Amino acid sequence: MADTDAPRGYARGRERREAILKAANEVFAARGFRGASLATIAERVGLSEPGLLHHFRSKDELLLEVLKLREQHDYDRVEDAMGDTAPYLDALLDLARDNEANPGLTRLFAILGAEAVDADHPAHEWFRERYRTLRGFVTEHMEEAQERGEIAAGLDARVIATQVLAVWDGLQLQWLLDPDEVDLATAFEDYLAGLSAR
Amino acid sequence: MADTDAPRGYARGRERREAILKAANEVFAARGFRGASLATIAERVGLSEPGLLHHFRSKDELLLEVLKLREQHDYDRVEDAMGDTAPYLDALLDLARDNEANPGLTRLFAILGAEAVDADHPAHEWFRERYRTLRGFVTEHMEEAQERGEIAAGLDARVIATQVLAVWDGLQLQWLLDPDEVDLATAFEDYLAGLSAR
DNA sequence: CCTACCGATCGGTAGG
DNA sequence: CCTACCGATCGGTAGG
Repeated sequence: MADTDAPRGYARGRERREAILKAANEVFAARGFRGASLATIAERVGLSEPGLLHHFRSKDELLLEVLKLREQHDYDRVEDAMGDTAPYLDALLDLARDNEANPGLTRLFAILGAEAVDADHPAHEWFRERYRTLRGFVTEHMEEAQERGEIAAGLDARVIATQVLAVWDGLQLQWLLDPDEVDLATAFEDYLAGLSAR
Repeated sequence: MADTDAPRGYARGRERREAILKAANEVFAARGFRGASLATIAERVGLSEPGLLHHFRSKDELLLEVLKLREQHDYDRVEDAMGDTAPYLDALLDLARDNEANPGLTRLFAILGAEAVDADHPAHEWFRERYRTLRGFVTEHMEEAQERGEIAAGLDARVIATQVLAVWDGLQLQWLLDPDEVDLATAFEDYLAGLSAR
């Protein structure tokens, strides 16, 4: 008879992977990739470094897995918040409120994205591709929002998309540095209001 | 008689300090504070690590001196570009064009600012204070711009100031990651045009 | 401003 | 031939 507390088959390994990804997420979000050590992450999940490296072959691979996981998470939430009929700008605002309630998620992309500006950074290509995809994604939604009259039709959708992502990142930086002085959701709402008022 | 190639008095030390600050600027801009090593900086100016630490007592001190120097540089340029009569929005656009021609300067603040989101980072307080000062500074100029009719009077100057800084940082991030896809000055100009068109 | 080092920690790998 | 690790240690480098 198997011990009921011990997961059978590969379940144990899957749980370990999830625990490592969670810990790595937190440490990368706090200290960046270069400031984070595998030892710190391993310690948090009660493993040795070699134990951790059994599940992820290198620090680079661990980073990319964390990014992939969080990105999917964000996409899912935007899809949820949008539905078929809800205005896109409202969905974005919902996401901003969500981020305000969950700083850890915000910090991960804010810190790693800036670090990845360096062409030698292991996530450099990943972030470049991410922004290309995001600009395309938001551009499409802006075109639809224009067709529905949510925002003025005279504006270039791609210009707006680039701008929306910039305001998004820039506000998060100011908010992360000084949460008492900057209200993320309200500031983002002010920007979106400007888009529809034009 | 002194060797004509060797600066007399304290001149040599001043030159060394300047060379170190320049090298530190470049290395911090490329790799962040935590990713940069004193050894790399020392090597660039032909010094040993202890030699470097004769001029700056610690890595932390070196970082703060670099930041102070670059910040003053930026302020001076804004003042120059503004004069008494030139519109403030035009001065900002000039600065954006300047940054586009000089990525190193832009990278320094983009990478270090995000890294400094961590409360344990040696420049955390410095960056928080920097953004408080900048928000106040830009707010004042926006109020003046409203009085002159450059931008619509109905907008809250502080909200606009926060937004301008956000777009500024966010666009620089996208541009640094992918300079072929994002035109910094043009994208910023588009945003400013939206402000005056309202 | 040097050589010569320190306590510690880095990412990653060995055999078992 | 698989998984999930272990204690010990590799060669180098960190800030000081």
